[in-house]
Order: sequence, then structure tokens, then C-alpha cells
Amino acid sequence: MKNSRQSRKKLDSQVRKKLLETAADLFYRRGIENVGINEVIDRSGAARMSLYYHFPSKDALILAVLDHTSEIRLKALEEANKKGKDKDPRSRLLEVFRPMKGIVEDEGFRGCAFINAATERADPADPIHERVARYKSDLRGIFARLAQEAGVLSPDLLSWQLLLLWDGTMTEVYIQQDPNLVDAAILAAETLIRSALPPPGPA
Amino acid sequence: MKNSRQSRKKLDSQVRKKLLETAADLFYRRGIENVGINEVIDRSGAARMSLYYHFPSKDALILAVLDHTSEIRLKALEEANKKGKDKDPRSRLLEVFRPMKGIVEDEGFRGCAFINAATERADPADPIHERVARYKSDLRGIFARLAQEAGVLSPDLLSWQLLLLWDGTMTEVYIQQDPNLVDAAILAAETLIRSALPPPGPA
DNA sequence: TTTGATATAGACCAGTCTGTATGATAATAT
DNA sequence: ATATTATCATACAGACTGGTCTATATCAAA
Repeated sequence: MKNSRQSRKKLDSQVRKKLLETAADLFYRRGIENVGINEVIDRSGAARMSLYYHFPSKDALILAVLDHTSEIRLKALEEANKKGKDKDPRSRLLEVFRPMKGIVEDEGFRGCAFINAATERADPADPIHERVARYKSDLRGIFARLAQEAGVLSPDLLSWQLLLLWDGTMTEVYIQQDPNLVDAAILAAETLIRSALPPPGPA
Repeated sequence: MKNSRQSRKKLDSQVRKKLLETAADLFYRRGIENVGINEVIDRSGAARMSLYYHFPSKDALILAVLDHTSEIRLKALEEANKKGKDKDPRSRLLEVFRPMKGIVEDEGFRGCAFINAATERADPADPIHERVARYKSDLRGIFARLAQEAGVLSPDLLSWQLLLLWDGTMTEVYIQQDPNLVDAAILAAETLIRSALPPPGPA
């Protein structure tokens, strides 16, 4: 049991946490490949060897950052959905794109961190890709669950379509530097959703 | 007139052309920042100074590659549209996503070269971003024109929505390594288009 | 014939990058 | 008390980067 106690402690380290958060911020804002570990340690205040104590390589740090970010993001989305638990499933599904508004309006928004990571690493065999693919699959899973609860006929198809729209919006808002594109996306999502819902029975 | 003859010649150079095409291929396949000029000159067979003779810097080469690619891509799309000139405008609009099938099925497909370029350069003030934004705007313009010709009520809104869907599909096909996602995208596009068209008058 | 444009070859520079080596020093657990 | 774990400081290695410099070779135009 000694081993598990050790690693528990190691993972709880404040220095490790600081490194992780600093790296996450820098990687997102400036691009993974444009940030050297020197900058990470300088900004985090940690020593070079502390970084390599906690993470065997820069790649390991990147993966840790992705895992960390994935957990936060998905949890936040789940929370946002639970908030409207009182509403009926149809409304909840129709509002699934609403959180995006706040995300893209954030100063320093630079698209989806996961898409960006996958793009910077060209090789699809890179472990980073697997993380990105999984994150996107999880995101789609949320869409699919909402769709199913709302009674959508083919929740799988719709969830993929919503994911495509989601990704495109995150990307294009960044490219055009125009958060208002989200409004078009929300309307599109509503159109897709309404087309996927069975027509309301004659009351 | 001497000057124009000179630059005409310079632009027509075979070496320059080879450099441009080699760089375009390498940049797309492996990522702009992951390809050094050494590799470009090695693969193209050109000399180091020939590269710097035609392009003052790597950044200039990148911009030239983007311009070159943009011209080819947009022209190809226009051509594809013109081919179905005999069909009615509605059909042409509904088939606007069809060329994507072939694009993503290409071996070595790695998403949209322009999105990738913008992602690798984090700074929105980078000249590269302007090229990417313009390309995407031009692409949207094609969608908008088709939508208008088909009698869509709000061609601008629809064209943006189609662009978002387009971008998301290019990206997600790459992430999931699954060209079949295009089918979901095509269905989504059709749904969006049909919702944007005025209902067919009672014949 | 002289000039200028295009192209090649390769040495070279200054700087960046990740990662390692070494050693000292706290803090903590046994 | 002592052994382990965590942290820091710093120097260094080795590879790679974009870009410059110099010298040379064609070849067409003036």
C-alpha cells in the first residue's frame, strides 16, 4: 500500500497542480508547440527538475493537461445540463448549444483546445489524438443522451450532426473572430433538432 | 516594362513552382511548424538560396502556399458546381456538400489545410489568419450564391450555417478518422437547406 | 561583351528546443 | 534518527531551427 500512498501524495502536490494549470493556460493561448518547457517552469515558478519529476516528458505533460481539461469541461457541461433539470427534455435538448455563447465570448478564446492539439500533432497515431477523439466522443455522448431523453427518433445521427456543428462553430468563431456566429449555430441546431423530433401528436 | 517581364519570369520559374508544391504537400501532411526549410529544399531538389531567392522568409513561403492552395480549391469547387449547371438551382444547392465525400476519402486527408494553418499560428494578428479568414469567406460566398439562386429566404444565414457544418465535418472526420461522418453532414445540410427554402407552392 | 537574373553548393551563425546530470536542501514518514 | 520524497538551482549536451554569406555557373538580353 505504500506505493499507492506515495502516488496519491505525488498527485496532490501543489507544484504539480501549478505546473498543470500553467501549462494548460499557455498551451491553449499560444499553441502547444509554440510553448517550451522553459516558459512553463518560469511562469509556474517551479524548478525545471520539478517538472521532470512529475512528468517524464513534455508529451506526458501535454497528455496530463488534456486529461485534466477534459474532465473539467465535460463536468461543466453536465452541470449546465443538470441545472435545467426541471425543464422538459425537449427544451433541454433545444438549449444544448447555449453554453457555447459564454465560451466563445471569453476574452482570449482561441477555438477548441482539443481540436487545436490534434491539429498541431499531424500524426494520427500520436497518443494525443486518442485523447482528443475520446473527448469528442464523450461530448457527442452528452448530446446523444439528451436527444434520446427528448424522444428523438435517431439520437445517434443527430448527436453526430450536433457535434459537427459544434466543432465548426468553435473553429469558425476563432477564424472570423466573431462570436456572433454562435447565433447562427444555435438556430441551425434548433432546426436540426426539430427535424429529428417526431411531430407533436394532435392534442 | 523590363520590370514586369522580370517578375513574370520569376513567377513562372520551374524551381519556384516545385518549391511551392513541395511545401504545400509537406505543410499539409505534417503541419507547417513541423516542417523545416531544410526538408522543403531537400525534397524539392532546389538549393537553399533558391528558396530564399523566391521567398524572403519561411513565412512568405507559407503565405504563398496558402494563396496558391486557395486559388486551386475555390476554382475546383466552382467547377464542380458548374458541372451541374443543367440541373435546377434547388438540386445544385442540395448537392453542395457532395464534393466533400471525395475530399475526405483521399488517403492522407488531414482536415482543412487552412484551419490547420490558423491553429498552428496562435496569434490572430498573424498575416496567415487573414488568408484563412478570407478563404473561408470566399467559400461561404459560394454557398450564399447557390442559396440565393435557389430562392432561399435568408441566404446569408444559411451560408454561414453550411460553412460551420463544413468546417466541423472536415475537422471531425480527421479526429475520428472516419470518412462516413460526411454522410451525417450531408443529411444535416439537406435539412438546413429544406428548412430555409420557401415551401413549394400548391401546384 | 557586359550585365543581370536565375540557380547551385555548402559552410556558418546565433538561437531554441527537450532532456540530463549533479548536487544541495527542505519536508515528511517510519 | 533516519530514510524517503519532494523541491530547487544550474550547468550542460545534442539536435535542430531559420537565415546569412560567399563563391560559382548558366544563359539570355542589351
